[in-house]
Amino acid sequence: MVTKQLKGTPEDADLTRADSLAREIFSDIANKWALLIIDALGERTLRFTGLRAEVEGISHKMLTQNLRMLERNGLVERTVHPTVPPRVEYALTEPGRDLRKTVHWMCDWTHQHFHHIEGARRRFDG
Amino acid sequence: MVTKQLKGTPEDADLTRADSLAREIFSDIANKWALLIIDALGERTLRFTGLRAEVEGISHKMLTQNLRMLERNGLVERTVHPTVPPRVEYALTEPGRDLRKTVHWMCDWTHQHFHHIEGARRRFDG
DNA sequence: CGGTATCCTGAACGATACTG
DNA sequence: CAGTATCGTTCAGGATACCG
Repeated sequence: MVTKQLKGTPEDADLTRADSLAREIFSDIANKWALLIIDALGERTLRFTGLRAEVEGISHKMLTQNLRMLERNGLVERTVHPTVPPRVEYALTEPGRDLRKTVHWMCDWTHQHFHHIEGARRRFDG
Repeated sequence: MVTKQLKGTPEDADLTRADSLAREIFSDIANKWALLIIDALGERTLRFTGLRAEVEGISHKMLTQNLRMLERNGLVERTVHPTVPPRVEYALTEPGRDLRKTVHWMCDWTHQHFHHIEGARRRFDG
């Protein structure tokens, strides 16, 4: 679980470390842009500009920031072709593709409960 | 899919509406606090204060805000007992519990790829 | 083309105080 | 106890400009 912090007895040292790392990764990944980027990449290899076109509404800055973060966490692989002008390609790693399934489950969930959500909103707003 | 916007021919009107709603819901839910709250609630019914204790590090304000949002989207049910002092209970709805599975998949994913991630980070940071 | 750096604005957030 | 409101700060994030 991510929510609960274990108490720090020496024996738990590894567990707490794992736990806090899990929490850290969770905070990294559980954000709109990161998940949209992962979804957009899919099985393809995309260049920076192409990727930006795929992720509706993302800014240059947010894209670079999130790509660095995803690369750091080993979700995205970045390949630089030292040509002029430079050609940089992004693709999901195996764990990245794996996580992408989760994103899809979230999308499925949205569509599945579409009416429930619409109804709840109408009731709440009115 | 959530990333791509359909072009607005009249026939697609419902689809684009559904799509933009999906995107909206996605933006609502794909955030750290919302997911942590959903995870923390689990199968239980919790009161405001209890819930706050469960979600490590969340502020009073963030908790209320996110709870309102989750209620609005029909993920959380809020029950007020008109006593003094008031007793307000929160629980996941069926769609909410359903989405919670997704959160767990994300957690599982984290643990599964733990070493990969740690390695990637070391390589990236050094 | 892709990336970094700088600046600037508005939103997110925390702290605090007040109400039923 | 739970919730709203207000204020002040911090920080995310957009715009712009410049480098490889």
